[in-house]
This record gives sequence, structure tokens and C-alpha cells, in this order.
Amino acid sequence: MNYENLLRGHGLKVTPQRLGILSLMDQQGHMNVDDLYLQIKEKFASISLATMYKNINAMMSASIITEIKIPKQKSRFEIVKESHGHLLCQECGEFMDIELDIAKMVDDVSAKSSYQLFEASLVLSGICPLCQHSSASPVSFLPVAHIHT
Amino acid sequence: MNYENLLRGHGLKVTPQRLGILSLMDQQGHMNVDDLYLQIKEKFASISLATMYKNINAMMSASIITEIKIPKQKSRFEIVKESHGHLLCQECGEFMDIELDIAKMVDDVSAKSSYQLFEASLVLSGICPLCQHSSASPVSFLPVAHIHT
DNA sequence: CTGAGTGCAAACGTTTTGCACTTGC
DNA sequence: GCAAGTGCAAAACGTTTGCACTCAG
Repeated sequence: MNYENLLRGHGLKVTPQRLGILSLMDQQGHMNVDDLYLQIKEKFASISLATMYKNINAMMSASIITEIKIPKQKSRFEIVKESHGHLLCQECGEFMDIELDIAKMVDDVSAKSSYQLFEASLVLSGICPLCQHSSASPVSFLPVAHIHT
Repeated sequence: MNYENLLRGHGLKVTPQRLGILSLMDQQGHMNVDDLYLQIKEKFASISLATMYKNINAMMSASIITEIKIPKQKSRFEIVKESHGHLLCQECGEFMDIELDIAKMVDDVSAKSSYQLFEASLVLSGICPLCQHSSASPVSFLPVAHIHT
């Protein structure tokens, strides 16, 4: 991916800080602010947290990146691409894309509700195959029985 | 809905503050902290914001309520019920449940990924039928063309 | 009666801002 | 050269905490 053209194409100037942020997001997929800041400091010691936030906000306004809000977790940021869902392992924290036929579902809801839809946010959470087998910490994930009386 | 039994059934004491919070959430469906606080103060002037937060957290730990994280919006809270999706109008802010066959989708993803899933968060955003017609503010919602070169 | 819940003020962590300096174009 | 971006410190914001008091069970 050519980050310079990505920035210029959306009216933002190319700076080393921004290139650093974008390449990290591109490599790692989805990152929260803390991880992003820690890792970018390794390569770019002088960067300030304020600059990080300013750039994240600028790139969000420019629709270069998006914020993914996740139940019980810090938001993560990713470079904008086609609509897709996310899968989270609550045990080890693995977080991945799922190509999912969201289009069909969106059409369906759109037809029923008469809404004109243009954004879909989907996060599924559970335990990944590896963590299922390493049954080290048998945390109770299933919701406690609901007593609605 | 019987809020007293709901609280007692989950090991929480019944207080007027909690009853107020629950009945507001029940009536209005989904509320963010600010609306909740403003409205509960009308009925219950002495309540403090700290108590609000303490109660929200207590009821979340007890699985009486859940937080719904929404793209570009403040989180809202709702009383726990069967898994369902949400629909948001970005124009007027209408926010509603959609009964959606999430189960099928979850099974599908589960089969492909071998994840053991137990939580699904889905928020679809768009413009509701009413706001589509009152074409008062022709905001551009569609994402700007992406220039990935 | 006792532990849980409340309300206040202070503390905390995160994000934003103002400003002087630097840089991309 | 000039607007845009950077870095610092300070401010603002939302949320949490400690503590004395009150109340539910």
C-alpha cells in the first residue's frame, strides 16, 4: 500500500509521523491508541501523544482510518477498506477480520425498516480454537441465568 | 417488568435510585449516561453522578444491563435481553432494536473459524425513512471515493 | 445491627487545546 | 513563503475513588 498517495489523495500532508502510524496499522491490522503509541515511539522517539491524537483525528475525518468500538475493550483503529466484521477472542485478545456477507443482511434490514443504510459495525466475541483447548482458565463466559420475575 | 425482583435476583439491594435508572432504561430503551443523568435528576434531584456510575457498573457486573458501543456516538445502556441488533439514524438519532437472525450468522462464523462464540454486537447506521424525505440537510453520508494507489 | 449504597469532593486517566517552532509543498 | 503539522505543557473531560453518612434487609 502506498501511504503517501493515500494521504495526499485525501488532502493531508505527508509526514514521517503519519507514515509511521499508517504502516503500523497496515502491518498489525487493528491497534488501540496505547499499542500504537508505544510501538511508534520505538521507531520515532520524538513523537508526542498529542500528535498521535491529532493525526488519528485528522485521518478519521479524512476517512483514511476508522475506529472500531468493541464491547468491554478499548477502541481499535484500522485503515478503511470494504465493509467487514470482526472476531475477538476474549481469552488471548486475538482480533481479526471476517469477510462476511454483510451486504445480504443489510439489504434485508433495509427492506424491512426502509432505512437507507451506509454503515455496519459487527463484532463477534468468543474463545478461539487454541484457547478452547488450553483450558487453563475455566472462566465462566456464559451469562448467568436471568431472573426476570 | 418487576425491577425489584430483577435487582434482588442478581444480588443487588433495591434502592430508589436503581429503580429510577431501570425504569428509565426500560421506558426509553437505550440511553447514554448524560440523558440518563439529566432525566433521573428530574425525578430524583439528590442523585449524584458518582452514584449513577456506581450503579451502572454494579448492574453491568450483575448482568442486569449491558453497554452498547456505537460508532461515532456515546455508548448507550440497555436492560439485558435476548441477542439482537441495533439500527441508528445518524440524522435524527433514532435508535432501535432489530430482531435479526444473528444465530444463523453466528453459527456460520463459528463453523468457519472454530471459535466458540457467546457475544454479538451489531449496529447498522443510516437514515430513517422520515429523514430521507425531509431532505432538509443534504449531508454527504456516502464515503468519499477511496484513493488507494 | 451490619453491610451495602449514597453523595460529596478529590483524584485519575484519557483526550484536547493553545502556542511557539518546524516542515512539507 | 505560508499554511499545515509538530511537541510541549496546560486544560478539559469523563469516570473512579475515599470517606463519612444513610438505609435496606
